[in-house]
Amino acid sequence: MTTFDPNEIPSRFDFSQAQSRIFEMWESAGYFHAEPDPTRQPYTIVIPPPNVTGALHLGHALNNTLQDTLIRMKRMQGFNALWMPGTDHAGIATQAVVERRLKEDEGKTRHDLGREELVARIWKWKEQYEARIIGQLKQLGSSCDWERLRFTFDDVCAKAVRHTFFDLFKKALIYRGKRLVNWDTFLQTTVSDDEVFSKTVKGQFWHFMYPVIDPRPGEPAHVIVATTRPETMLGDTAVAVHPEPDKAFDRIASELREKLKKVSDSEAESVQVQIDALEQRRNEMLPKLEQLRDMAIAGRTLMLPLMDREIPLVCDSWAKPELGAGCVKITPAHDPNDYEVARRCGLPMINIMNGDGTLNVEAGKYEGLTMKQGRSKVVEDLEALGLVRQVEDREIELPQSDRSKTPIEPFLADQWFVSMEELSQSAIDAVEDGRVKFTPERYRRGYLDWLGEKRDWPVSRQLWWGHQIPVWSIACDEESDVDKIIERIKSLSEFDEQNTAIQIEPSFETDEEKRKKLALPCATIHVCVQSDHEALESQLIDTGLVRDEDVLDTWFSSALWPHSTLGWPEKTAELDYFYPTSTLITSRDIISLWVARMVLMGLNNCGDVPFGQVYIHPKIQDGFGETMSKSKGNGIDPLDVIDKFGADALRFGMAHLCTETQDVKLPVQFECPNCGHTFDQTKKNRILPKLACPSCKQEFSTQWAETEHDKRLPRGGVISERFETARNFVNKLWNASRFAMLNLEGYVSTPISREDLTVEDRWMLSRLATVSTNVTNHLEGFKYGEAARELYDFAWHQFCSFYVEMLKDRLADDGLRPHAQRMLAYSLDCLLRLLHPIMPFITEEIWQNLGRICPERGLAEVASASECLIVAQWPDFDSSWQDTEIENQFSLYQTSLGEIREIRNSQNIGNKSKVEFSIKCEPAIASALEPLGSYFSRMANADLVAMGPDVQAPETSGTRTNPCMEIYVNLEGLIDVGAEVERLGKEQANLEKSIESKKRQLGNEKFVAAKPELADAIRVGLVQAEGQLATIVESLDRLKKKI
RNA sequence: GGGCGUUUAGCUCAGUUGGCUAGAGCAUCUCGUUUACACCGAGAGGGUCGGGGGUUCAAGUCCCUCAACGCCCA
Repeated sequence: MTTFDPNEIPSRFDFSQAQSRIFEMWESAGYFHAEPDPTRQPYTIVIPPPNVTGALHLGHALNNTLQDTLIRMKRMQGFNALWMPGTDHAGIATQAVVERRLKEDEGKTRHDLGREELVARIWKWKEQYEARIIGQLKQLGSSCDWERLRFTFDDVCAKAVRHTFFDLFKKALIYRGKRLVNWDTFLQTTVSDDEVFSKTVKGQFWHFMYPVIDPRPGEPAHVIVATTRPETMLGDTAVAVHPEPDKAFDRIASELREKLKKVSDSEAESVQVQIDALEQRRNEMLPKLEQLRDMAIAGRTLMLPLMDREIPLVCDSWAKPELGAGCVKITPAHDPNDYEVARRCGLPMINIMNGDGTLNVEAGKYEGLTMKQGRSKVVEDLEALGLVRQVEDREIELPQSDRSKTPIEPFLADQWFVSMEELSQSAIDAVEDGRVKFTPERYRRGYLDWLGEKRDWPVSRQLWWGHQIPVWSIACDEESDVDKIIERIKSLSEFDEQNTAIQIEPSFETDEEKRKKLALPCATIHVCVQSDHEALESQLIDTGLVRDEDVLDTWFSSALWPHSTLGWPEKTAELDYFYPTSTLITSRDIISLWVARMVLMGLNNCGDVPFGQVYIHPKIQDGFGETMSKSKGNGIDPLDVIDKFGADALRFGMAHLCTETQDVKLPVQFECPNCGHTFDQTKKNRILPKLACPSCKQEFSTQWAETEHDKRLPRGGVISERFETARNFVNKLWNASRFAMLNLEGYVSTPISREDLTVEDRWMLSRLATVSTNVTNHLEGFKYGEAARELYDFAWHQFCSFYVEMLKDRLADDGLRPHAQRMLAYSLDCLLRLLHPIMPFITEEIWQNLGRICPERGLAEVASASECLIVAQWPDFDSSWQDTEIENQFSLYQTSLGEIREIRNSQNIGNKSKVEFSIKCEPAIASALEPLGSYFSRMANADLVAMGPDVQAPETSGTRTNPCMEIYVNLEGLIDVGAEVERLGKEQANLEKSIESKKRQLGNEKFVAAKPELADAIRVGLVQAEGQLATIVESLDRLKKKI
């Protein structure tokens, strides 16, 4: 574009063509890139790496808008700003998606493909989605340093993971043990507690009888146990009874009585019923339970039916006297609570399940059946033996895997754990002593509570997609083998103390005899090898060691993100300069999973916290308060919003809704692709494959379309009208700038001295100074919503509606024009800079255009404007520009203008009819209004004919009063008396109400004594209000005479 | 069951340490095409601030309690 003609600027901002062009310009100029530079202060943000599992949703759009806004402001403030981008390999989620697709498209499982091939396929998936995600981020305008793009599974991150694992292993903060895990039988892997959700399903509660071996006289022949999972009885190793059933009953009874005191009458009845039932139960069952307890102490055993295994009767408080039969079967390897009982009572743990969810050899004749088949067979066989006493229908909480949506089986497995005692404490300290601060502060608590539990972190995942655990192991049958094997390892030619660590894991089975019977090893030797020692790895393999097949939990690599991305463990210049980073911006659901772990890993690896500030932003929900998701059909694709409204509107909308709340509701609409009509999404229509537009009646398809017919229909988008406001704002800004450029012909830059400024100029500069201070503070305090609101109000209702309007008169006057042009260019320049972090594209586009017409801008000093807005200086006004006197003076004008307009409207006076008005006020007010008097003409088509203390009301007038003045619009020949009487009547009532309340306050001695200065202000207000009232009454009298 | 949060105009939300006649955007109604913008301009109507109690001269704001909803953890 060599010539630039403002007349060719379209009246709408064509964002679709501008966005990519501008982004490319920024990127190729290198503005996103940051290099360590000791002469400048760094400001660093690391992106919460999006999963490569799928495309970005609106939550990501919010998250990244906030990061970009902050980093752009910091860049403009002169910081050496680095926003580190990247993506997360999301082990289980990504592998699950690819496996599911493999099954659907080719009918194959991962075992058909093999590890290498599956991983290769996932890499392909990753490439595809990573590209898509990065494309989305760029369309959003994200000013990340794209040259530094990282991936949690790339070589740099892999090295960091390996170093961390080695370090923790060496410090014995990583260990292997058998633990009960959440087993996903479909994916055949452990899933963490966080990946399990529970679902209520209909099930049964079976009551079984286990025969007592050699009962003494008077003792029962059977013990009754109840279960919802009959097949687990094959793995039972005990039956437990409460050690003190009487006390347990007492405790529950007293709890219920306490509750009865507190609850409302409606609930009291049901509580009383519970108390009665408990009492009755106590009477019936206590003797039996005490007898069983005594039997347990005496060492009585039971015969486990079907397996013919002798199992003990034990005492443990997990048995609840108030529930079921009062006894509970103990299956340590398949139930978390039973597992704890077994640990307390030293019971054996029998695992009856294979990884694929079928029963194993421990299940005897049931081996090979699935758990479900096992259940029916077990029930059938027990019925045949007459050992089923009762079956109840019952609602059951069934844990489900979030990844495969199949039921979870608790399962005893070998797992690597990170010991959390020390690490947690370090992360707790960092927050408690303020090295890491949360905004909003309330999120501190959840973080501290979670870390305070210090639960060891299971990090093994039975997956193929992820960082494989760098441990080679070998089992030793005999005690004597252990030393021999360790000797052999240490004598390997590649062995070196620095880069090798050894742990010895004793057998889980402590009973020597039993251990031998089950052919379990006496101990297992684990060797962890530091990275870049492949030769040693092969020697270990040659020595008979085998590498652990499992990979690490994804969060293990994400926990290193703030330092691994900067090159750790290498001592890079980047790490030295940019670490610790400044701010982390994320959402609350990963505070424990991710934020806490980054803090403790950062402290462990780098000796310093990873960031000083954590900002937790709201979550976006649909109009019904439900979380958005593709599976519900209420998810909005940010690209749909960008296509329809533009990236700036999306960003402004996001910033605008970002308040201190936890959740934000965003009602969702469908957009008809045939006619563009939008209509609300409902819980009913959001799950349909096709919809008929209520406006044009034509059909369109949705994300659920499956049949050929439906798929042929045009696809309707899912959007939210909430972005319209932001889009309109973009347009307003565009047109204000367009107006400016249409009127800047002949612009000459010269410094402007303070003496030359008019009242409205000084008002605008005062506003600019105030707004820029406020916006800076808002953004630095993560108050995005307030920043957006303040900018919106300023740009629209102050800059456009007043300043630009007033400049029109001056621009039309040849004498005043050059000064007005300079002020227009300068104030627009500042506004653009303030808006840039939130709306980067449109502001940059205007900046570029403005630069063509007025390349040099300024106030006292004129200088060439920065080539690109992205690197322009952030507005930093001297506080001397903030002028309350001028702002008060200006608001006198705004108030009186509003009142004149109101009279015009209420009197139905057309725009074209000029009116005359006068103002009765003190001389000081008059002289304040004087310089702005001429603008009433342009802004309200009203001429000020008289002003001062002696002004008299015209014979027929519209009257308005405010504390500073009385305004009379001459309505000779125009008046609608009825309307004016009605309006004044209302005003009179308001004033009377206000006067009454002020009098009441002033009549209150305590108040006047407590707050004298406030009372004074009210006294002044009272006098003013009384004056206003008198004027209104007078006007009313005059008008009533006319009727 | 524990924790966190929400409840203010038809809808979505602001409302700082208690001091207003409770605000904004959208929607509604009236008027309007004065050469930046109808994705616009001027104006209007609309709220006993979820219910109940308390503290205070004064409560949307502080305390207690009840209710509904949402999220997290068990």
